[in-house]
Amino acid sequence: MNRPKQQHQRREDIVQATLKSIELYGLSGTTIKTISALADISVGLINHHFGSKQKLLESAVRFLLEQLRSGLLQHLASEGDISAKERLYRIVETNFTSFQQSPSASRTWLCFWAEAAHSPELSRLQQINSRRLYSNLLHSYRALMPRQQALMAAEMTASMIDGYWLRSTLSSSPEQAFINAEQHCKTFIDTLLVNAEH
Amino acid sequence: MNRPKQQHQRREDIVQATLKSIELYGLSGTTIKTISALADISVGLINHHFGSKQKLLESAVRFLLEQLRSGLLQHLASEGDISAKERLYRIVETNFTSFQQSPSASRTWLCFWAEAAHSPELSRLQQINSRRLYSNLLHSYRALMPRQQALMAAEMTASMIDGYWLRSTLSSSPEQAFINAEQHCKTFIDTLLVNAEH
Amino acid sequence: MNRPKQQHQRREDIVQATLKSIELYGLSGTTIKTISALADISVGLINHHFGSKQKLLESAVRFLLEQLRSGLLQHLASEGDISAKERLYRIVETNFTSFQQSPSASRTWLCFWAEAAHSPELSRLQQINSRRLYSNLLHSYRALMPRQQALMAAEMTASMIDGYWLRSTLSSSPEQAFINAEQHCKTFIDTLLVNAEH
Amino acid sequence: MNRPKQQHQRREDIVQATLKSIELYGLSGTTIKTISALADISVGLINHHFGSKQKLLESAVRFLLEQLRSGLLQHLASEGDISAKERLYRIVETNFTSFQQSPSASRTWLCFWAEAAHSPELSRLQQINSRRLYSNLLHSYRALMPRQQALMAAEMTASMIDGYWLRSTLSSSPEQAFINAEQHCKTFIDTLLVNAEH
DNA sequence: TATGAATGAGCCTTCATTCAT
DNA sequence: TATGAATGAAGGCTCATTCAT
Repeated sequence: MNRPKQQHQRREDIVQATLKSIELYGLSGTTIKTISALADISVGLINHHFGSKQKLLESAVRFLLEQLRSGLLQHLASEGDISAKERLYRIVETNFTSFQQSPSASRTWLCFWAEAAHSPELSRLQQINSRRLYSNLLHSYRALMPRQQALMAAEMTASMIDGYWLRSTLSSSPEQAFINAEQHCKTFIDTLLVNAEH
Repeated sequence: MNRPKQQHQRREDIVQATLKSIELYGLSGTTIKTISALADISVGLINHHFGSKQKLLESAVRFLLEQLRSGLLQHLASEGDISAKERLYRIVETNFTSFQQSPSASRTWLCFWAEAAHSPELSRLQQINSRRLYSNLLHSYRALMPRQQALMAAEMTASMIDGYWLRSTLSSSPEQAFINAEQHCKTFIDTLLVNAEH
Repeated sequence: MNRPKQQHQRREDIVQATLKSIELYGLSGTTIKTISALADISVGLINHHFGSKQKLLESAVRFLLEQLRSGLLQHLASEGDISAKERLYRIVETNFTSFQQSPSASRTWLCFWAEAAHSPELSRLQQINSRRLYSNLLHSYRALMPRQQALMAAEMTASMIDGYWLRSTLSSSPEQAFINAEQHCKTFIDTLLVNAEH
Repeated sequence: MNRPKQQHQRREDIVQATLKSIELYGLSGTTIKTISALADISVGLINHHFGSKQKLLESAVRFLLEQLRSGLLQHLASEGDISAKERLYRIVETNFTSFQQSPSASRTWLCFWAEAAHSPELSRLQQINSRRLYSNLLHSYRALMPRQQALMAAEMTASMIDGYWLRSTLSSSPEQAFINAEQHCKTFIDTLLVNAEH
């Protein structure tokens, strides 16, 4: 039963199993046992690789964060030059499509943010995530409107994205909700840009 | 020594202690013991009144929901006739002021929504909350714009409120964020109404 | 299966079971389970009463210490006036007879002293025990010889008692060894007193 | 990079690391990992060399025993002919100086003796140690007094040495205590010899 | 009604040992 | 010879729940 693997691959397997477990059983229902069962490894190996459950959870959040970040980069870089408006659309798309690909992953996010209030490290990671969305939006809006207006536009858009994300996640049919959300957020951006031209 | 209390009062004490415990220790850090300590009663009595921890948590959510609902009613009824726009403002205010008064209460909400995904009863309660905000908004918008436009306005506004709530809750200075959020949501409503007049 | 007892009695039962377990399985072989099995109670109850295994062990040492102390007091008080020499004999007797009554209890002491090096609380308790023997001896010697001589006599006697105790405990037939030890320590005291008279 | 070492040297490195670990963390705090870290080798290699942790511990005790034995031999042989009294002094010195050089090593002994009660092999080794001290003392006393007297003298001296060792080890300033102990034991020997001359 | 002692399943973690490399 | 990934039983401890008082 001894099946050595590449250390890096093992760690990622465990992180994936962790996310899957949270998706299936919730954070409070996720135990070392549920994770090890999903990853098909022994319970001891998890601590061997991550030290503690808490550390593993933090690694899992970092993994999600990194996925979102690299997803946006890839999406933006897919074509050469794109307009600022196009860029805003891409940001919206990335935030929703990455969840469409794995709808229940958003439940995992939600669990983590709920825990963030009582975990400094999770809180820190959440702040990074929150600020990244804001600054990405702000950067694009700056090319299209005065500074003062752009600041508010970025904030509003970030909130609308997060709000649609939250409501979609909690809705009874998340997948349909995400598609709708993406469309509405783009419409909102249109409105802001049209108003800016006046 | 032990003055018998109204059963109803006892139950509310326990619910309040539950909310306080989640605020202080998080949902995962909240146990029957932390609750009984905060409520200053024995652990046995809690089960006697609520049957199980799960039932108690559901009661706590219902309590929060009811608070929000009655808060809005009171706020709307405080003056006689108010315009539809004024009504929209009041809805926004109610959503944020209740959290400004107790910023950490919003963390309790967040914990509940995270659990909602894996608890039918919590999920049901969350749906009620989500729909109530939406239908309240829709009702007011219907007086100010065509149906199709109102549907989207209500959805967007609900999302923006929830998004600002989420981001404010998770921010490092929630209190300031809530004040800012309220202002921005009102500005957004203004925008929608101005556009509707065209 | 719910058998409430007097809280104090329960605590003493658990302490007794702890001592029995260390006697049977050694300190490293003593687990919450071995203790709970010997006390015929559930594992949870131990933490309920003592908080942690470490706290329980400290209570067990305190119990042994108290037994030794009260044993000496009782032994000294059994007759009215006794001579200083008789007093010294009684101290020796108490130290060995308490172990003859329960020969394996001395193994428990040994385990605790070995742990004392890495536990401040155990170390503190050991110091109390060590000093008590010394000062009891010193008090009696002072009545029989000059101060300077008495200091050394007390130290030597304490060491001889502890040394015989250690060697007897580790010997293959501890019970016989303890009887022999008691006799030799008394002889040693005689020697000191005879020399003092010159 | 890895210069192969003499197998024997490797084994001794591991034993030394074991003793160091017990000194630092206690017997219960000593794991294969703490040992391998101190010896700077892998955990697998330890089992490869010693078969099991228990075997390693026994090797460590044998190592200490051998050190003590050869220490005495060397000390006795340092000069040509010495008197029986001088020989007794040397035995005392050897027992205390080895611990003065490394006071915490005595804690390791103590840990081993505590475990001896529940391990036949450790018990056997302890008996060897105990008897060696006794027979060494007896051999010297026999040259100075009648057999019956010598038997008791050897036993008392052995107990006093062990007693002082135990009390010194457990004292708050072991180093000073060991020096004092050595002096007192020599004084005790003087007393016995003076009394023997009458 | 009210208490908290008592239960025991289940949690995270540790650790000696094994074994593929 | 040497490594450390992998195992899994066992450890201490937590906690919702029950129940004698």
